[in-house]
Amino acid sequence: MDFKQQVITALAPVVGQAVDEATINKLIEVPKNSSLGDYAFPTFILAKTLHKAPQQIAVDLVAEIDQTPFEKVVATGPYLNFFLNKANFSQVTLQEVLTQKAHFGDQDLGDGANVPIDMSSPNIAKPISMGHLRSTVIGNSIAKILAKTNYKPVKINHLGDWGTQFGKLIVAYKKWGSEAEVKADPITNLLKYYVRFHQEDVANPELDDEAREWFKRLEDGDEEATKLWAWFRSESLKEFEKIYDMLGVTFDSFNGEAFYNDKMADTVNELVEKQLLKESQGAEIVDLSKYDLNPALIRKSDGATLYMTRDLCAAIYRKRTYHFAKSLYVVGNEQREHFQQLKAIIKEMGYDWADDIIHIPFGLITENGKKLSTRQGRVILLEKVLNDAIDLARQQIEAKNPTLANKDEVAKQVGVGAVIFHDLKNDRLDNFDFNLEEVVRFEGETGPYVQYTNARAQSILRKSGKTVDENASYVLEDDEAWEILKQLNDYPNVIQRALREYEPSVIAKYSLHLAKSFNKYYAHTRILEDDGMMMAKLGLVKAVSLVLENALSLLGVTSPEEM
RNA sequence: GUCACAGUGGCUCAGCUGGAUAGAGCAACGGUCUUCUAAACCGUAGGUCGUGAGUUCAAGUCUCACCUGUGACACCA
Repeated sequence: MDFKQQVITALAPVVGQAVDEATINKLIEVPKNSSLGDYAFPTFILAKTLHKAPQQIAVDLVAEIDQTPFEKVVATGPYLNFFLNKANFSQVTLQEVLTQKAHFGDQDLGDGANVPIDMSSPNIAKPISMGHLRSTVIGNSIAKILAKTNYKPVKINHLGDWGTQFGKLIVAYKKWGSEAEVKADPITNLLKYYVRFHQEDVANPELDDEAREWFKRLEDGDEEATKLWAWFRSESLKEFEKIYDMLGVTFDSFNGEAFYNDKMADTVNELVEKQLLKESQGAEIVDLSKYDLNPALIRKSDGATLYMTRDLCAAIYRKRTYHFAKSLYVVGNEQREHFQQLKAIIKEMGYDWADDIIHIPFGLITENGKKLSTRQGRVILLEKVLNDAIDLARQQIEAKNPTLANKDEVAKQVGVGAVIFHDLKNDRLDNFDFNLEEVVRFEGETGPYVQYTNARAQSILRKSGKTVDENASYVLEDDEAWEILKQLNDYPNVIQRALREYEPSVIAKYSLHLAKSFNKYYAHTRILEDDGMMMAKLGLVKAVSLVLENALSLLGVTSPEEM
């Protein structure tokens, strides 16, 4: 429920001549310190029209305002501080959460519209790295946030399954590889061939010519080349699936680069028809100088198409297939200009949906300050990180809760949860230097901290032996419960903001704050004690658990009931 | 060189549309488990918010300049 409206309604009659309701709404703020109330109204802007000092205005307004809906309204300096009626707020909020359960916070902002999300997109024959983790978990979380606000996300894994690297890979495989090796451990060995190719072609540049030749054969539909390509692709996908399983991520489409091969000509033709294609230095480009952008390369001087051509083709295909409201691309920040160009070309083509193309960039992961590079074999393998995290979680369980049932399953939930949460808790655009100890930390501001908080809440509910019934009396008025109640009530706003900014970290931070408030309450208040308020307290515990689980689920993190 | 993004306590980061004494977590030090899971809680210490101007009643937040770091700058994706 929106308690801010109470404040607006109270203020409107007394300041109505000077400012309208919309302005009041904008000016009202939430004080940083809760001793200053729940909402505050600064009086500065009234000073000019009323010709009085802000402090005096605050004092005068307090005298005039109808205080009945509130616990109290006081003037503190130039501010009017509103304290809400805790009993009412508590009752209304808890009842709402307990009634709506996992649907608390659901909102219809999308009207069921499709929103394709380009995410994850690993390259065939290369391992999934920490860099792909970012795109995968950010995209997955945004998809869940979209679904909660009644959009229909379409998760597209735009696989890197085409390109000159396949020429290199075929050459390397034929020279140094074996079928048995690839079958045994596809990614490791394919990567090994690829890295070796890049080592050897420094001294033997003719390798590059061979690679080009093989890629040409692949493009021309040569049987041997196609067979190898399809085999590399399917073996790689099997490996990818193992990791996606661990992360709990699924996709609606695996249409990658190769999927657009036979659709590219239409896109290029359309550019020609619309007279957007120009020749420059032997290549064909779209001039974007009026957007202050570099020209976009559509066709190389040898006639081959490029990344941009393919993305343009895919953008148009997605519009025709999904009739999307927005089309999202969860891709690293270093490709910012690429997407600016993409939008500009679509605009030039006369499509009114150009601005619905939205690049959701994220920061770089480095190791010891250096950019990771597959070519040089400098990668952080996601599978290894996940397994390390799970092992560590398993050790923690042995140390702290050795009698726990299904330890392996919980270790997986906690370990993987830690890795996902670590990636989502900070602003997307922040770069971070990879540090295993930091990623798999279980204390402080981490995923396991939130999971643990929920497990404690669950434990209390189990031990109470009572069913929390949504129609009981849920009046709690102490300060520590109050902090929790305000946060519970704020959850729908938090989801809105996360959606508006395409920012899962908003949810992650919220879950940390809520967990912290609850742990504080837990430490100081005996819940399973019949002091006449036990049902109300259990209602609070249940509500916290529901919202923590929901918030974690929006991040793609699971919530073990015990840990 | 041009453009973009960033610069907050030892480290990692919050700070939404400018608003009341700048908040957490790690690390350090000191407390709290015979009672609901101590993966927790409480306390102490630690900051000229890169630098300098400007706009405003009010600037970590907006504008400009400079410094530092990172990234992008057509035939890779």
